Amino acid sequence: MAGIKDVAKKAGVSVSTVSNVINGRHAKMGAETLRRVQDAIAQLKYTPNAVARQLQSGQIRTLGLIVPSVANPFWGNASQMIEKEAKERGYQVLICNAERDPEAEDSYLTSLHGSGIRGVILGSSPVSLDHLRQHAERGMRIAAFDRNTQGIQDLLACSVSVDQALGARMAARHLIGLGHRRIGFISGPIGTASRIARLEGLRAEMDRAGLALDQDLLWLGRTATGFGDSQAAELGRSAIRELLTLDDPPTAVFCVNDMYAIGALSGAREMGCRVPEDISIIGFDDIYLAKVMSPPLTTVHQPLQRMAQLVVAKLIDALEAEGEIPNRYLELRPELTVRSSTAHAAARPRETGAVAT
Amino acid sequence: MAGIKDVAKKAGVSVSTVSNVINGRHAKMGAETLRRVQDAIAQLKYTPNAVARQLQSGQIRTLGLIVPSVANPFWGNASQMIEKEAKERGYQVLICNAERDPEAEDSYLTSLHGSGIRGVILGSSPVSLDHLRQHAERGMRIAAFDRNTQGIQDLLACSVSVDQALGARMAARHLIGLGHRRIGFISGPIGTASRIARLEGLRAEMDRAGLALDQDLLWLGRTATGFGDSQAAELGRSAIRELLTLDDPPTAVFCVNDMYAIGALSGAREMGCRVPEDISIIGFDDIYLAKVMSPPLTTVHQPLQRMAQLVVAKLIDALEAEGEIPNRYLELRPELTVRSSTAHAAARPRETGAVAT
DNA sequence: GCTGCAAGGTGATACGTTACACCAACTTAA
DNA sequence: TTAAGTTGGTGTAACGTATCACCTTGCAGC
Repeated sequence: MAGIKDVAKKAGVSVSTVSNVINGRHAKMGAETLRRVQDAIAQLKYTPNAVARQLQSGQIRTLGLIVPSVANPFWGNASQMIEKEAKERGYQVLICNAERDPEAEDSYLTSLHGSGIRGVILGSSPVSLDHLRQHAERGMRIAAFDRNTQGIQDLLACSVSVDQALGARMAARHLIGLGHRRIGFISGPIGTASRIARLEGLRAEMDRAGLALDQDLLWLGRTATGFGDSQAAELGRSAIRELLTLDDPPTAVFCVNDMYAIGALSGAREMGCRVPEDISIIGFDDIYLAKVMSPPLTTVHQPLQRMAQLVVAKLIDALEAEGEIPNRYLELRPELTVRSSTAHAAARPRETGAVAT
Repeated sequence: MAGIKDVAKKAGVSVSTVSNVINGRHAKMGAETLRRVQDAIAQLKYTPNAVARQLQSGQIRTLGLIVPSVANPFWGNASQMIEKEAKERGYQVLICNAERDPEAEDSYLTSLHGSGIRGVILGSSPVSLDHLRQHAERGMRIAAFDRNTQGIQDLLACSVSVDQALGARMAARHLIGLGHRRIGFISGPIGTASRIARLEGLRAEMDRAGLALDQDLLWLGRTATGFGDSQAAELGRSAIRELLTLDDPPTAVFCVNDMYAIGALSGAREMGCRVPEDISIIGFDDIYLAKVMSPPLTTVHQPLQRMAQLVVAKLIDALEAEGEIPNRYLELRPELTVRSSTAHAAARPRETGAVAT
C-alpha cells in the first residue's frame, strides 16, 4: 500500500514535509506546497501507518480493559461507559474478554504490554493478584475496577469500586428488616474477590442479627466454568429450584449479581412460587434490566457511570502525571434500590413454625 | 524497557540468535546458548515488542469486530463467540463499539487499517455501505454479519446472516395464525438494514393475509440516539404503554429485537395487561435472557454459534486463500421458537367489536 | 555590502524486530 | 587429502514513520 514516500514522490517534496502535513504543522510550509501534498494524499488514498508511527514515537494513547465477560450486560455497559470516557480524553480502549480465566488475563496483559500499552483497567478478577506482579514490575499501570484491594494495593496504580461488603450488608439488613430469617445465597463459583466480599458481607450482617447462614442455603454454582456469564441467568434458575425443593426452604435469597437474580425470578415462578409474596429476591449491580423485570428487581445499585469516569481519570493521571496521585484508592458507597421483588416474610406457618417478628 | 539488544548483550550472543530463540527456532543453536539466552530473557523480564514485530513482518493475525452496541447481550454474546472461534484459528479480535454511528464506524475502520488489520466483521450497520467503499478499495476485507447484502455484495468479502425478512414473516405468520389482526411493531430508529428487513417482512406477510399494518401501531423510537442499546428495554416499555393507551390498541406486538420485547413485557404488565392473555409479544434474536423472562419469550431464533463460526471461517479464508472463495454469501434459516408470550387473540370484545376468527 | 533572521524545506538517524545472506569450524565419505 | 555437508552462529538491510539538526533563499536594517 501507499506509504509516506510515495506521497512525497508524487507531490515532489521530501518525506519530512509530508510528515509535517500529516501532523498538522501547516505553518511550516507554503500554501501551494500544502495543497500539493494534500492532493497527493487524497489521490493515493494514503493512511498513515499507525504501527510505524507508534514504533517511532513509543507513545500510544490506548488503554486496555479486561472484563470477566462481555456477555454480561453489567460489563457490556461498563465497557461502553469506560470507552466513552476514555475517548473524551483522547484515549482508545481495547476490550479483552477474559471469561474469568486467570491464564487468559495473564496472556492479555502480556500481549497488551507488547503492543506498547501501559495502562489497563482490570475488571473483577481472581482473588490473588500475585500473577499480576510481574506485569506491574514491567511497567504496566493496573487499575482495579469493581473489586476490593486490601493487601495488594502496592501492585495497583489505582482502584475504583463500590464497597462490596457494605452493599451486601445493606441487602442483608433490608431482608432482615423485612422479617426474613432463612436467607439463601446464590452465586456462580466463588472465584473472585468481589464475590467473596459479597458473601462475607451477607454473613457478617446476619451474624450481627444473631442469624446463622445455613450451609444448605448456599448455592455456589456446581458447574463447569468457561461458558461465561451468558449462563448466569440459567444457573440462577436451577439454583432457586433446588433451594425451593429443600425441606426447609429460604424465604429470601440474595443473588451475587442481577443476572443470577433474573434467573432466580424465573425459576421461582416456574415452581409456582410468587415473588415477593412467597419469596423475596434481591440482586446486586442494578443493571438496566433490573427495573424492567417482573417484578422489578430490588438490588444494590452501583454508580456505574461515576465509577467509569473515575477509573479512567485516575488511570490516565497515573500514566501522565509525574508524582504520586492523591486518592488512588476509591471506594464508593453503594445504594440499596428497593423495587418490588422483596417484601415482608410471609406470616403463614412453615415447618419450622411461624416467624416471630 | 529491555529490548532484544539488551538480551543479546547480557547473553553474549547476537540479536539474531535471540530472535531465533524467541521464535522457537531452537534447532538452530546449541543447548548451552539456548539456556543462556532464556536466562537473560527471564532476568530482564523481556517481552518482544509486538509493534516492531508487526512493522517488520507486515503480518498481523487480528480481526476487527465492529458491533452496534456491546451493551446489548445479543452482541455481547456474539462477540464472545466470534472471539472464541477466531482464537481457535490463531487470530485475535479487536472489539469496537460503534453505537450505530456511521461516523464512528468509519473512523474505526480507518484506525484498524492503520494498525495493519485487513479483515473486519461488521455487525448490523447503516443501510448504505457506500461509506465503506473506500475502505474496501484500500484493501480491507469486510464481512457483513447479521444483515442482508443485496446490491452491495461487490464490497463484501463475505457475509453471514439469517434471512431477516423470513424471520419476520415467520413471526407474523405465527401471530396471524393465532387470530391476531391488529399487530403492532416496536423498534428503535430504523437505521439499519436488518431492522428494515424485519419491518418489511412483517408488512409482507400481513399483506399476504389481507391485513394492513396500521400506521398508528408502528412505534419507531422517538428518541435521541447515542445512548446505545442499554436503553432498548426502556424504550420497549414506553412504546407498549403508548400503544396500549390507543383507542384501538394492538392485540399482538412484534418487537424488532428481544431487548425491546423484554421492555414491552414489563410495560404491558405495568398497564395491568396480561401477557399473553391480553396481548401477545414476540421478539427477535433469541438471546439467552428470552427463556428466563416471565413469561418466557416467543421469539425468532438466530443460530448465533453457527453464525460466528461461519463468518470467522469465511473471513479468514478471504484473507489467506488465494482464489475466490465459494459460497461467500450465506443466508441461514431462522427458526421460530414458541414459548409463552404469545397466545390466541382474546375473544372478548373490544371497542371495535369482537375479533372474527 | 554585510549581518541577522525568518520562512520554507531537506536528509539522516532511530525506533525494535525479522529475514536472509553469509561465515567459521567441524564432520563425513570417497 | 579434500570436497561437500552440517552445525551454530553473525551482520545488516529492511519495515514506515517522526524528529532534529541543518540548509537555502530572500529580505530588512544599518
